[in-house]
Amino acid sequence: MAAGGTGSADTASRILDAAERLVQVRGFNGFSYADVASELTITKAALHYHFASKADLGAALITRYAERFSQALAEVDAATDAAGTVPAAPAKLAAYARLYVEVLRSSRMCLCGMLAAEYPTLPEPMQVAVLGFFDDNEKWLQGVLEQGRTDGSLRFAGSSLDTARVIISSLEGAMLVARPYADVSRLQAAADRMLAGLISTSNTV
Amino acid sequence: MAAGGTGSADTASRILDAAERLVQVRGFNGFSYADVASELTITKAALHYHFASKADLGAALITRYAERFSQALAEVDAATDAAGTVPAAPAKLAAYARLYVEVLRSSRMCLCGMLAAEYPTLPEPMQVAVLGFFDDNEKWLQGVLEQGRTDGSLRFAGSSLDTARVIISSLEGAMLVARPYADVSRLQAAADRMLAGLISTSNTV
DNA sequence: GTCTATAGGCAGATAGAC
DNA sequence: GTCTATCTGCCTATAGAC
Repeated sequence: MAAGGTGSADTASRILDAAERLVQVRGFNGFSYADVASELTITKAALHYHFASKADLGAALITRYAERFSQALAEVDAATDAAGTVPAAPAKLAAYARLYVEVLRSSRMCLCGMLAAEYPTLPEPMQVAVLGFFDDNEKWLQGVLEQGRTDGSLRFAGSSLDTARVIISSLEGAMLVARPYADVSRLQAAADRMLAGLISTSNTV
Repeated sequence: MAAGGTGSADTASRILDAAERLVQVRGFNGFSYADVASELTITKAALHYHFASKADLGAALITRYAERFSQALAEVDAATDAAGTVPAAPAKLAAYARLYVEVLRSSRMCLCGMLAAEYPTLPEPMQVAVLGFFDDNEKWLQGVLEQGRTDGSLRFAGSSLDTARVIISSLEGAMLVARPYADVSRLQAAADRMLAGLISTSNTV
């Protein structure tokens, strides 16, 4: 658990990296400890030393993913504000959509989008963590939407909560369907339309 | 394979019913022959008589689902036209969205939405069939969109193809995210917004 | 921390009786 | 068509040596 300092990433992190990729590509029910072990050229027993059960590994996966996503959103806030981008809200939404596009570019599904599909089969701690991820996204988007509505850069009907949910689900859905076609442009097109529908200047067709 | 005529649905159909539900709830990698067998109180061996391999069962599942969906769309066309609904296109889109809502009401994911998540792990014949399902939906929606654009009842930017894809992916995504929350209204809200954004009268915010 | 070895169970699938 | 019995292989997980 402690930082090794030997130069190479510690084993726990490398396990999480490999498992994360496997879950995003094949799903939680579509990979095994043996898959991770063979990828890292260690044994299954070593894996169990770091993560006693698959449920533990899965929960750790979501925790790390959610933390990183949260950091990415904080960086979007910081970068947009530092650049003095005016208006800020549309730029933030565009950056948000870019996060999804980047994930799909590596032929992966969003980790929590994948786990949402498998939700009824997941151990309860994982279920809780998945909902937490979506709740965090929703909250951040709500803030951006309120900001944009206030400064007039965004225009949308209904509540910022409902709008935030539509943004999340339309991006998750576009990833879900685009991936089998190995066609990132399908997601890109959906993201562009979503943004166009929210930005004030292009709101009137 | 032939119709029994004994009064009860034939075994193959009952197997497909149970397996379909299991895939929609738990995913193709989240259920086993044993699950289906115990649900129908028959043995795994009997299952293998009707569907030699799990891949065969999976392919049959998609074929039947796609056929039924296709029939449902034909019925939407027929019912809307028979009712003399004017304009027809918005009514057809609303009926299309209703199909998704009804699936989620039974706590299920769209069969092909679920399989899209598991896509890389599926046997190739199943992969082909999943894409076929989405292609069919796309084609039908494109027709409705063209109809609506022609008679002025629908208004949308860009191609009917891109718009059809956005409709599919936003509904699939809304299902995906709404199900873990056990909240059909999340899908309903997404569907309502999607429709509102396409219908001419409400297009100007 | 990583290994070998193994437990105990369930997966998909087959053989052959009825 | 459905059964019992069984095969083979993989799964998650643990015990104990190094």
